Amino acid sequence: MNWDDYRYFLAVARCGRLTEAGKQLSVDHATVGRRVKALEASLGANLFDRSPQGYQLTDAGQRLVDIAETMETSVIESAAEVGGKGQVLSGAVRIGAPEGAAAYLIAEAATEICRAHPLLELQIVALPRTFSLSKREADIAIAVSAPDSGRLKYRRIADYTLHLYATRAYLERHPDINSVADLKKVRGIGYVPEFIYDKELDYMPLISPTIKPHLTSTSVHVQLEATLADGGLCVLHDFMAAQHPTLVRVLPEEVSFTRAFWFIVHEDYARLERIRVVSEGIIESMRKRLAG
Amino acid sequence: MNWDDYRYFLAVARCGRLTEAGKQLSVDHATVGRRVKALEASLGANLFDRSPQGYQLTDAGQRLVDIAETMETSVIESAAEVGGKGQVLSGAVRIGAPEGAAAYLIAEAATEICRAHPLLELQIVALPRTFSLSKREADIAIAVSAPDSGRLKYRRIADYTLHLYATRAYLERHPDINSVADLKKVRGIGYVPEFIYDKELDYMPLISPTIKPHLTSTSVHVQLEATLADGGLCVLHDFMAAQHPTLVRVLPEEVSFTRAFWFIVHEDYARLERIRVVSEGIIESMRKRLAG
DNA sequence: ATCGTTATGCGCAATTTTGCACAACGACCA
DNA sequence: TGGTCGTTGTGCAAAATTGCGCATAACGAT
Repeated sequence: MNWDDYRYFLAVARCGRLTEAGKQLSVDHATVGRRVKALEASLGANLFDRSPQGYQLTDAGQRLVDIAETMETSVIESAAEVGGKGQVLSGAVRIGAPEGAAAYLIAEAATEICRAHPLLELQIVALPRTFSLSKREADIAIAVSAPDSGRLKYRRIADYTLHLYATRAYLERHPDINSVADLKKVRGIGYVPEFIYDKELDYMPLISPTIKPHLTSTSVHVQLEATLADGGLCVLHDFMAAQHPTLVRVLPEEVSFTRAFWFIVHEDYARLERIRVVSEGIIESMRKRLAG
Repeated sequence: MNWDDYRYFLAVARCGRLTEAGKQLSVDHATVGRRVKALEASLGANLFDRSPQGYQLTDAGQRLVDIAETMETSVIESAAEVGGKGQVLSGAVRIGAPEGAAAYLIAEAATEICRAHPLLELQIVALPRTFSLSKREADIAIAVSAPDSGRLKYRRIADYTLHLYATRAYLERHPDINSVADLKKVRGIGYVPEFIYDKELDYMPLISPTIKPHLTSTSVHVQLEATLADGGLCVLHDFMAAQHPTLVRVLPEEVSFTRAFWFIVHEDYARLERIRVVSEGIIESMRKRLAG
C-alpha cells in the first residue's frame, strides 16, 4: 500500500491520459501507468477503462476520485496548517486570467510580487477560456463572472468599463458615424463567436442585434492591433485603450459597457501563505489601476 | 512531495519511536527517519522533537496528526468503497480480546473463518489490557464494557455469567464453606489488583470488601490452572468452567455475576468487507456459545 | 486505402531508495 | 560510578524503482 499512488491516480483521472498526467507530475508516463496499476491491484478494482484514446474512469474509479480529492484537500491543508511560518515563500502559483487583464493589469503586479519574493514562481496562463480550479488547472483565476459551482471562494475585484474605439485616422475616413444604426455600414472587429467563453464578453448583440464584426479573433490583442492598424471599430477595455493615444471613443454615450473582474480561488488553497500573498498583491494592484 | 510520507509520519506520531514505527510498517527505522525528514522539509516545519528517548510531537506535528488521520480515513474508505466486490477476501484482521474470550469463544470461530477464507489472516491479540482502536492497535476489539470515546461503533454481543468455582477435591478438604463469610478463611485465586484494566473485572470486593485472594495472576488461564490444581476458589467464567468436569460452583446463589461482551470496531473499518465478515462470524459464534 | 499521429505496454539500463552495520548518546540500575 | 539497554543518526552495498527505446494498435486526414 502506498498513499502516493492516490496522487498519481488523481492526476490520471483529471487528465484522462497517462502522458499528460506524467507531464503534470514530472515523471515518465510509464511510471504513472505502473503506479495506477499498483493501486488497482491493492484495491482489487478496475479504476479505468483503457483505450488508445486515453484512460476513462470506471464507476469505481469515479467514486475513488471523491476520496482522493479529500486526501488532496488534507495535503493542501497541511501545508497551510503547519507550513513554514516566517520562512521565505517559495513554490509556484498559477494564475489563470483573460488575456486583456493578464497583460494590462496583472503582468506588472506579478513582476512586483516576484521581486518581493525571489523564490516564488508565478505562472500567468492567459487563455481565452475559463479555468477549472477544481481540476487544478490554475491556483487562482480572474474571471468576468462569478463561479456558480464547486468549493470555490470568490469576490468582486472591481468594475471596469468598455467602449467602442477606433483610430482617429479611421474615423476621418468614415465621418458618417453618428448613431448606432450607422454602425452596420462600417467594419467591426470582435471575438470569434464560437470562442466566446463567457456571455459577459458577447458585446455585439447588445449594441444592435443585426451588427456583425468583419474581422474577428480569439485574442483581444489581435483585436487591439487590428484596430490600431485602422482596421475598424472595436469594443475595447478602457484600461487597454488608455495606453494608446491614437484611439478615440465612438458614440461613448450610446455604447458603453460596465463589467467586473472576479477573483476566484479554491477553498483548499485560500489559506496557503503564498496564495494569499499573490492574491492580495494582484487584487490590490488591479483595484488601483482600474480606479485610476 | 510524497503523500506516502504522511503514512510514515502517522506511524511515528502514534508509536513515539522510529524503531517501533519501522517495525509496524515493516521497514527499517532509518527509512522511517528519512521519510519523516523529507516531509518536514517539504512542509518547512519541525514535526518532532528528537531525543534518544524517542520522537515527541511538536505543536505543528500535533496539528498534522488530525490531517493525516483524515487521509487515513480516506484510504480505508477507498478500500470499502471500490474494494474488490466478489473477489477472494485477503489481508489481515487483528482482533483484540480478553484472554478468556479469546481462547474459549473466539479461537474456534476464527478457525472456521480462516477455513472459509484461506487468504484471510487473523491475528488474535489476547492481552490483559484495553486496546486503542484509535491508534490502530487492533482492527476489532472485544471488551467487557462499552467504549466512551472516539469514532467507534460498538454493540452488545451477549451476556455471560461468572461464578465461584473450586475442584471437588478441594471442597472435600474444606467442607466448612457454607456462607460468604466463610470465604475469608480459605485460599482465593484472582487478578493481580493493579493489572485490573476494567472495573467490570474487579469481582472480589463485590463478594465481600474484606476478601483478598492469596494467589493472583494477570492471566485467567493461570487462575484456571491453579484452580484445577486444587489451589483454591476462583471466580471463573461459566463458559470456561463448563469445559472442566472437576470444577463445581461454590455458593452459586450468593456469588453470581452477570457481565456482557461488547463488540467494538473503528468507524472507518466498519464498512470493509473483510472486517464485516470476521465481525459477523465472531459475533454469531460467541452468541451461540454463550446461549448454549 | 494508406499514411501520419498519438496512445499504451514491455524489456533493459541508470538512478534512486532502502536495509544493514556501526557509532554516539542518554537513561537506568547495581 | 561503570555497565547495559534502547534510542537516533550515518556510511555503504543491495534492491527496488524509474526512465528510455521500441513494438503495437487505433483513429483521422489525405
